[in-house]
Amino acid sequence: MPEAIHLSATTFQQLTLSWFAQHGRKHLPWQQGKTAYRVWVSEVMLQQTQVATVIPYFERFMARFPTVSDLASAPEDEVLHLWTGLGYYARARNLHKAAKTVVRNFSAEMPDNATDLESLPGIGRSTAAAIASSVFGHAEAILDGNVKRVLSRFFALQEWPGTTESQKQLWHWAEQLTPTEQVADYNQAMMDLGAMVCTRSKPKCGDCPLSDHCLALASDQVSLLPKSKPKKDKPIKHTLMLMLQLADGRILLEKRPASGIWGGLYSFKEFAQAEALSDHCRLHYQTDQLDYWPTFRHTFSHYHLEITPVLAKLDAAPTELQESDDIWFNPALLDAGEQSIGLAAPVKKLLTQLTNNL
DNA sequence: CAAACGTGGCC
DNA sequence: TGGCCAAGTTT
Repeated sequence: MPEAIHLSATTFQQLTLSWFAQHGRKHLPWQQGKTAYRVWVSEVMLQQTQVATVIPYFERFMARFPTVSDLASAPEDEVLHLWTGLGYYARARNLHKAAKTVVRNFSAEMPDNATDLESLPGIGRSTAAAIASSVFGHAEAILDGNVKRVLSRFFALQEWPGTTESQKQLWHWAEQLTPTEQVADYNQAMMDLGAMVCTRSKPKCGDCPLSDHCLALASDQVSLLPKSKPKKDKPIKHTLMLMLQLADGRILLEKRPASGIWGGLYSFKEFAQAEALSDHCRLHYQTDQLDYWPTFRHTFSHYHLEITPVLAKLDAAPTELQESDDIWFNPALLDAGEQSIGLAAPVKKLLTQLTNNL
């Protein structure tokens, strides 16, 4: 603990734990009937994703895959189906892969320590610590976005928390402050403080148990910290999506490669140029009847994608032309669970519009 | 180590 | 409206 703050780690912990006892969140879905599996699934879903968004996904996921064995034996497409709309689909693929590893290498029992947990794909240092402390009571420090924000303000960190140097400093502070007793409550308390009091905008310093010792507050820098990420212009990419539709309404979709954007999800065939798309349709489907829909923008964390959908209606199904990873998907059965596949958000949106047009 | 990896909510 | 960013990990 730095001398400057005039507060022992013990006092920091007591203030935080007392606040948690009165104000902390104790009724989130994954806090009920707590098991390593449930906490693991929730932690992965919560990576870079807000609590309110996760809750319905968590409920559906646990209803379909109640145990790690259920998850391990499921087809990957079904796992991605329940992840559709949540984003960062590598999380779902890694969760599935890790479940298979748990069944095979850990006798279908979730590992009970941070080291073994971190050996699984999709579980990094903070997630491993969160599970080990929350479920098994181990004294492991966590460092998620909430804790980073609390510590950045408490110690008035003067650089963006994302730098390697900052990460190192923040982990050090987190370790120094983490108690050996009541770690589960302490870690939850730190996350709750970040989520409920030490929020990004309009923090409620009047409600904060640490306000008397907060360096950002003392130096009137609360609204300036944590320092924001250096901004970069997002490049704009373009793509044409071919919505090939049979007379019965079914649409041609192809499975995307496991790596890269929307990995493992189903999507339309894509073309960079309109000419390539029309050539393809003439050659393979003997049609020139292309209906260009308005271009719209889909924004990722790192670039903009301008999508131009093109509808081509076929009279006869050229079933012999399908590739092995192609399927004819009935958009009318989108949520019927008839075909459980993962769909990227804009693809699902377009399929919905196609249904409404029928 | 910096960049890749999604989506929706917020102001 | 558009930029920022949220319970991070992987490469």
